[in-house]
Amino acid sequence: MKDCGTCPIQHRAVCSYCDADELVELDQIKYYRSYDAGQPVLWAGDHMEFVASVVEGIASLAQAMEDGRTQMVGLLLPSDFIGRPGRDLAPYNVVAVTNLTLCCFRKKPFEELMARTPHLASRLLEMTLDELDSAREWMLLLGRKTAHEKISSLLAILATRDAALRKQKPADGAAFDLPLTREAMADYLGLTLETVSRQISSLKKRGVIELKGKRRVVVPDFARLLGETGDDVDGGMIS
Amino acid sequence: MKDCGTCPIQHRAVCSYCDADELVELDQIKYYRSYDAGQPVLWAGDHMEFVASVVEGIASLAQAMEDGRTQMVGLLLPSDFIGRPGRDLAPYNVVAVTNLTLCCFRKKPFEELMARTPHLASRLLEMTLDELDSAREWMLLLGRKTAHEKISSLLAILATRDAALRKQKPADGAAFDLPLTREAMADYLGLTLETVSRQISSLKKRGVIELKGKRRVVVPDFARLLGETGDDVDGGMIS
DNA sequence: GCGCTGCATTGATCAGGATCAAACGGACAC
DNA sequence: GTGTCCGTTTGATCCTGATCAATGCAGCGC
Repeated sequence: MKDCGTCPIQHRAVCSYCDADELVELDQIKYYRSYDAGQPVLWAGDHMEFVASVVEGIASLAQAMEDGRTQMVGLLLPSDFIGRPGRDLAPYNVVAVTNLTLCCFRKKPFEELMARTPHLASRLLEMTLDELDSAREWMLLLGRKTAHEKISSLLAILATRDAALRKQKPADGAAFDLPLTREAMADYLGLTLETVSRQISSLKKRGVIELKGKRRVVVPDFARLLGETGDDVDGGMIS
Repeated sequence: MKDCGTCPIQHRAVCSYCDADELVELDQIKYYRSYDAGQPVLWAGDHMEFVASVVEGIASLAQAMEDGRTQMVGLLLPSDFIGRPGRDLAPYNVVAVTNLTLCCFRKKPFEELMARTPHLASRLLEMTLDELDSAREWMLLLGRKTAHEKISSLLAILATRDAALRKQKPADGAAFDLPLTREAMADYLGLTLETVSRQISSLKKRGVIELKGKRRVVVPDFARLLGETGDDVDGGMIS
């Protein structure tokens, strides 16, 4: 994998396979955008004039029903990609969960570049397939896991992704910040915020996690946390 | 869209944008396979030596937990695509729900063809994005809808797809066959088969649907069925 | 200090679906 | 015919998580 110079994080997301020339082109059509926590990035139905990758912070994709029920359908951490070449309208609400910086590429030139760059296109396909896999993992969680297992799964996911950002494996005793409010976790998991709060309290009481303040989580024994998720614990990553 | 001659249905799925030359190449690497209802096509973790499109019948993708809980994560109707270029191992169990005929393409040559055929690659990306969208729609269903809304949504989806196979819009009074057992519907919806059965009985009692035998469904008023789904009824398709 | 606001926790109660159990009905073999 | 098998329906009961409600707690402006 190449180091992409002035734009390391987001270029890793979209062009880890592309050549120097394409990097230069990408550099020419990119621009940065920042959002405050809670600020909407896109509403469902908006015209999307850019695709983007997350540089810093967290964004969520969510679907809402008319009566206010909402379900988060995507959680975008640094290096994740927003947008869909070939589509014009945003299919979901995109909201900045924390302060957020995006590296945006104007859609038209990006698509043109993609059409000329097989590696970029196949990288996009690969990323989309990864997203599809994680969506399907998520479906198992929503459809079949108990509240208990849902919370444990979410904590395990966050701990893993947090460690991955530092290029580490999740380790016993590792600490990370909960980037989501109880309500956002509830929307992620298909629960109410009260249930989320209760389950977190229960995990704390049973010593599976420790809380430093309300947001910092310490996982003394990562394998034990995994044991609470209901997942196949030794299940190797399937590529 | 081209008519693909000897192989109309499945070619429409994978190569509606490709040229005659590519059609010929696809023809050379294809072969058919049939499965009986209930028969497994692939187990999670199997090596996949082919990609395929569904010619006739229905297949399901499902994830299973160790204790037997299972969640369907994909329902493949004629013209849907199975397999992922670039991946070696099947990520889910694939099972023939009804008698099933696949048109298979050996994976290696298919991938080589794809690498040389931008249109084929971008068509694949488009199809994958569609799948991602429907997975996310499904997540809303699993996370936030009531049993009642879930059943109605499933019936609406099946009615719509059934009509689409005949190139029609779902019409009032249209009838279609329920291709799934109560248990398969339960796995689709994240419910138990008893709840599925009760909800169907309730819809029947209230006159939203009629049952001819156990499998044939008549929808006298399609808009009324849609009204039971909890979905934004006038919500246009977002592309 | 005060009150206000936004998130989180905790409690009491309720209800939607799960679970356990029995019975039904059609297809099929004999 | 009888019996069995499988998918389905229906009933009775239980329990998980939703709902309604009160309280806690930290940050912040005044």
